[in-house]
Amino acid sequence: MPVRVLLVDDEPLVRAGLRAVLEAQPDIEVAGEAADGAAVIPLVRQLRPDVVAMDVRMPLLDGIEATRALLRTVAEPPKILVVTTFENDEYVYEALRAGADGFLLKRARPAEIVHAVRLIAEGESLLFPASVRQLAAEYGEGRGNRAVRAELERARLTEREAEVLRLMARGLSNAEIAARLVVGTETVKSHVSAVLAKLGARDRTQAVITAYESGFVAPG
Amino acid sequence: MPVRVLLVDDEPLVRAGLRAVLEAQPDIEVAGEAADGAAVIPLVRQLRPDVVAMDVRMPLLDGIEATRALLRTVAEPPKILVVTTFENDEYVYEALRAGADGFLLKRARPAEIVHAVRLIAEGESLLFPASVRQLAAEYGEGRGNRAVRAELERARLTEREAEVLRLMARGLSNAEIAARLVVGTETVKSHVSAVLAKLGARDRTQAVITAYESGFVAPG
DNA sequence: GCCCGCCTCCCCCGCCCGGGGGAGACGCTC
DNA sequence: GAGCGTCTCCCCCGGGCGGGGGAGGCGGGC
Repeated sequence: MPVRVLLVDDEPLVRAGLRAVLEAQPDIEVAGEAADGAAVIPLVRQLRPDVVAMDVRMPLLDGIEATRALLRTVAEPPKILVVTTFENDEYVYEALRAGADGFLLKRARPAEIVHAVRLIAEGESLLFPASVRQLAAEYGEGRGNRAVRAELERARLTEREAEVLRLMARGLSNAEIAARLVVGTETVKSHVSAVLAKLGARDRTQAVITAYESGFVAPG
Repeated sequence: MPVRVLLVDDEPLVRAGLRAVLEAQPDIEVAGEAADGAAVIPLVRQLRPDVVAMDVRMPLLDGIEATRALLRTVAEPPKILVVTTFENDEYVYEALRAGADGFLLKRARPAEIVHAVRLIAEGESLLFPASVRQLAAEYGEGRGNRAVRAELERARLTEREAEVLRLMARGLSNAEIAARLVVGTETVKSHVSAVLAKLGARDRTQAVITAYESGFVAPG
């Protein structure tokens, strides 16, 4: 029986690359893809993959939160392989603490990627290679610096913010959203600003685009 | 005869992704790969590709210098498609000034990537695609709410307006669209107003929503 | 020739939007 | 109790946005 892998990355190109590399192996199979951490849990329930190749930075729900959510809510969770671009990514250590089983750089050679997936699937831990060990030393146990924490909060929308984003994605103005939620327009502005900041969007249009591109809202 | 493409990117994963996407097309062929701009010139001489898909940021020789060197030293240079991660990358415009024929975001959908390579190969500039309607048809195929799409069809956007709507749906401001199309901001405002009127949208956000709902642009 | 659609650019103007602050109330955890 | 996060509301302020006009050039169709 082949190792079944779920790919989670917001860039279609990276997903295609991982798919190409992994499906070239007879003993590895790509079970599915997701463009954001928010889509992971239902997909895992549906597909029951052995391994989730999880990007760290994603627009709505990042790899850390998705990992936490997955391990918290799914009975027999898959192994989680964190895939990242940056060697010194502050996220990596957090993701591993959140329960990920290993991490992999995107610039790794195909053979390394394949090797990593096989090891993870077998239950081996790819934890704490040299660079990560260094990170662990730098950032110490619970005393994360402010920058890291701020970054961590960046991608996680609160319930209210998600609600506001949904209404933004239906074309409502701040005043209309305020009326709908029975709050003041200033309140809506606060939520909108928070959404823009967390999504890295410059204006509501870019936020709505992100909502569509991530699958947070679906057309039709 | 297929379009022959040379892939230049320092990340093997991205190369694998591009290869997977492009080789799925019968009329496109990957002639070779390079991991750095420094390797491009001899490879172009040896392989004679039609198109070079060139990353901007590379460790030894970046895409800008590689483009300049290519156009300076090779007799009949291939078309150069700049591939980048960041939308607002200043390097992109520098690369275009250096003589690149177009640029493409890594987060682009496979259909867009394929389309871009074909257009570039045909000698079209990707900054000014000639038939936006064709794009709309391609992306709208089988997708989207039929009623909304019919409305969009009835609206009969001009080519320029469709182009502007496409850029709006990528999150660009009026000033950015003006820069991209090399026209004045007042001109863009005219087009945007026309688009809003024809789509019955109150603001650009609603217009972008209509674009998604109609399949004029598609997520993922 | 004339009209019309398209693309281009210009004016003025109102206003919503988004950034920068701050602050109080509530609930939760430690 | 102290601290934190969330939700709520407030201030000021600049700038982008969109409406409503107009206008010139250019091509095609009548």
